[in-house]
Amino acid sequence: MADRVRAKTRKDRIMDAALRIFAEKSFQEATISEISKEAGVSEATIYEYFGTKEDLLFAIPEKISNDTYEESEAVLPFIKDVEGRMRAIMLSYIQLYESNPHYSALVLLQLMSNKRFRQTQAHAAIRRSAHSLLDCIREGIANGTFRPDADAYLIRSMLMGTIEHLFIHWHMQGMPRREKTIMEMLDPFLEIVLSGIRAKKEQQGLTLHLNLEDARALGQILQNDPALQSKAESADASRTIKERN
Amino acid sequence: MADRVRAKTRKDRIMDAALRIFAEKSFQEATISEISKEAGVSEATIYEYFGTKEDLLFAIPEKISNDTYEESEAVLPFIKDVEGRMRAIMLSYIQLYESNPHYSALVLLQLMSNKRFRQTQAHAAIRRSAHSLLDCIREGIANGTFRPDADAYLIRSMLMGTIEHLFIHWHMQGMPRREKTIMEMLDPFLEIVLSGIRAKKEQQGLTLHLNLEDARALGQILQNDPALQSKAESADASRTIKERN
Amino acid sequence: MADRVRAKTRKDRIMDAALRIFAEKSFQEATISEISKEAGVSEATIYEYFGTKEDLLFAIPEKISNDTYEESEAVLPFIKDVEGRMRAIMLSYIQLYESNPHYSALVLLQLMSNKRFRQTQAHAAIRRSAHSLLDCIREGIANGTFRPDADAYLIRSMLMGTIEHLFIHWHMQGMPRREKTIMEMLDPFLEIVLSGIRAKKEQQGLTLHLNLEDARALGQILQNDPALQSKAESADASRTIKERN
Amino acid sequence: MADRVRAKTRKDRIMDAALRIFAEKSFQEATISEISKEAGVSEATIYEYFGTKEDLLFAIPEKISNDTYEESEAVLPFIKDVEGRMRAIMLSYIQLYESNPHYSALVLLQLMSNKRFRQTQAHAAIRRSAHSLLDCIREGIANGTFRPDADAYLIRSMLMGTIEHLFIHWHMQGMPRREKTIMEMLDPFLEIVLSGIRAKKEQQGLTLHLNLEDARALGQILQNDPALQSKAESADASRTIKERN
DNA sequence: CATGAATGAGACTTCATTCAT
DNA sequence: GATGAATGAAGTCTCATTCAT
Repeated sequence: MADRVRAKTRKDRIMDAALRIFAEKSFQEATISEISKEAGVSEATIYEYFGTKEDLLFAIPEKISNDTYEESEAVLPFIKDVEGRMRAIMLSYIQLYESNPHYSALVLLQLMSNKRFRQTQAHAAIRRSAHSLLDCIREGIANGTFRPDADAYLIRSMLMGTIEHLFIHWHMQGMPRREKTIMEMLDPFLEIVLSGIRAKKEQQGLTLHLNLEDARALGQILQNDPALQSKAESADASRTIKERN
Repeated sequence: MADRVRAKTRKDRIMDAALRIFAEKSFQEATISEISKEAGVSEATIYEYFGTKEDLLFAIPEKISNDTYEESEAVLPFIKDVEGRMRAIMLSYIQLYESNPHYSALVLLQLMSNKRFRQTQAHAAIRRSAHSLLDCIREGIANGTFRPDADAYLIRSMLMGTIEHLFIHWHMQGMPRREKTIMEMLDPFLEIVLSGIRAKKEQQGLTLHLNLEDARALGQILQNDPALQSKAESADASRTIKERN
Repeated sequence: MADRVRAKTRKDRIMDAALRIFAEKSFQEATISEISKEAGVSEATIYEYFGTKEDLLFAIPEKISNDTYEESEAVLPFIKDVEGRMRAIMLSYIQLYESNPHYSALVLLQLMSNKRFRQTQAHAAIRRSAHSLLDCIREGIANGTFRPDADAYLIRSMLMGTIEHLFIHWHMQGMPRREKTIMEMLDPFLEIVLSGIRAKKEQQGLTLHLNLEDARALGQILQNDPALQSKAESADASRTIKERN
Repeated sequence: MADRVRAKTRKDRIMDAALRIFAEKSFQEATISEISKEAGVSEATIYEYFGTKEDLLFAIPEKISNDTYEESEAVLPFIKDVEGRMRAIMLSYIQLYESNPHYSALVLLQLMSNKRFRQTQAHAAIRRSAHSLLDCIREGIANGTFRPDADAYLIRSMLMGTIEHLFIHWHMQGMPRREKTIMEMLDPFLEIVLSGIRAKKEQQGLTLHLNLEDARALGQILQNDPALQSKAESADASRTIKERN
């Protein structure tokens, strides 16, 4: 048992060191020698655990995605409304990246554009998660949450591309501390996207689009109709607002 | 002069070959030997023109961005409305990437995450272009086109991140022919984003979001106001009344 | 005792595995790891029994030659006639190689040309056996069985070299099943060699090889000289009269 | 031209050094570093000329066999009698090995038992030469020079195996100076083999195989039969005897 | 200007061997 | 006695880069 633990420790030490160095210098510029020093083992020991430098590279997201994606996906079935599910996916995605900057740097800056990584189990997990998102969007379109002419693929690209871009920029600028974390941007961001694709209408209320004069008129009306007001108050497209409290 | 021409030809042949090979295999996996063969020159000749393999890498976007970004930015001052200017920037961006897939592969998959590239003139040009976009958005916020609480940085990230993501995916899947080109996605995409950030008002009217009972009530009102009706017909997307308050 | 037995079993399993693998891949290309797997023991265990990979290599013929050569040499003193003794040596030699192809592959293809092996006890046994053969031949020359001008060393080289060559070829061709086994070639082979070196005489008649004048002379002699007759009886194959002079 | 010559020199220097070191230490124990020092070039230069350490190994016999075998085989068609042709083949074989001991050590002690070498052009040349020998023997059997029951394959194995054995032993003993060179052993050796397989009889001079009474009878016949005489005159079993003068 | 030829520097990887348990 | 785990030591090979012509 002690042995097992020590072995695990060793393997983990190697992967930790590798993650740090790969993320900081890039896979190609990192050397096994450097990693072995950082991990406090000999180079040969690294090859005891990983057949190849590339195997070591891929083992890192393999492990992390196993630990993470699966777990986060377990929650999804319990969230019934589509937007909530989408938000949950985005949230776990951001959480993962934010809590492990080395990992997100590695994945976003290096692995995403590595063809061999795309044939990896780890990437399959990422794809699975991306697919969930697509499914949510499609479901939303199908059940009338979203406009029928919405392009699910485009929307998913907006969701993921924006987050990825935010992380990439953050990394490329040396991960500065910002007024707003990316996590804090999630709801404003989602609000923009979702409000742009929601079906306007009866099912979930009526969506109107009026000019100023109309608005003024409407203002008066609402003013005078208390019944309407209270409803409007609780009406809430973006459950995100609620969650913020 | 003939010499100059020949020299230019040679240099260009080298850069063309390098672009192709860097894009297909990645900078690190490409070799000078391979590029020299592809370009039809000797390896030593490459070093006549470029001091270093990396110099050659950076010379490619340097040249292309000089040819492109500047030119596209020349038009901007003549477009007065902010959204139009934003659209123009996005458009030239997509045009560049779509018309030169090797270049977009190189920039998006490799250079974007290269720290040294970020200190390059070429990257400065890209940044300049990204800054124009940010400026447009800020101007839009300032002049009331966009909501005052809009996060310009987030919006720019949405605009660029989404497009980048679309291109990256397209590349990673081997650039398949799709029903919709990315260019064709631009307007639907912009519509979602812009409608999500526009200030509420006459031009694009007021958007309400209510539940059924509210809608019924509203229906009555509208019923009686013919002026309102026609406006409502052209109405569009997705802002809750609440949020506007 | 049980321990001893188990130990012996283990050691033998290792040597068996090593023999197989050394023979199939060559000493240098075989790895201790592979042998340990084949033998069903750990690598470290191999070092319990053999100090070195090379020690393991040399231990194999050591053991086999101890078991074999000695035994086969035990019979020799009981065979009085030289040719029979030679045949017995060749026979046991072929028998050993044929019954243990891995061993013959190892010895012939690898050990024979290994300088350090030549300082081994195992090689000493082989040399002893080769020496017996040389002794037989010399004895044959001394006792008139073979021609006095025969070159014992050359003859031994013929005997061993031919057999070795046959085995080497057989191995290099993947040990195909042949119409004639090497064992079945032994007698035809010996017949050629022996008939080439026997002192001339009766058993297989007189073989003469003469030019014209010699032939004529011979005619006369034979006709008239009964004394010659007895000589001719022991005569053998294939020597020109000229050469004899 | 000067360039070419220098290049050739360099390549040859590498091959010479490699031959020496491979022969002395064995392929596996030799290192590229050592060869590069011996050749006076850098390690990288070796890889300019040879893709692989093994390529370098195989290039050596490739070159030598191209220079040699072909040339020696050119003579064969001009030698009409079978035994003469066989002798010529053996002779060139011994000559090659004797004049280039490093080469014979390499081929006999290492390459002969190297499976990959057997798929080489160089080995094809060796096989071709071995095949010539087999063809000669078969022709000799077919045309009555040799006994019809002779086993051509066995005989070739005797011829080659013996010579190889002599060379191997010579090498393994450190190439001592001997009273007789292997070349000097050729004719005695051939005489034993050939006399053992020649068809017994008139056609090629007179080889007789008789028992006593027959011999006596023969005397009478020869004496009296002039017709036989002329045949005998042109006869010449072993042209080797003639060549010796 | 162009290049053939050469190489320094180092990376990855392999394996026989050791040792604590 | 047996072994899992660790590693020292080396070797092959690759490539960007230089330089003389």
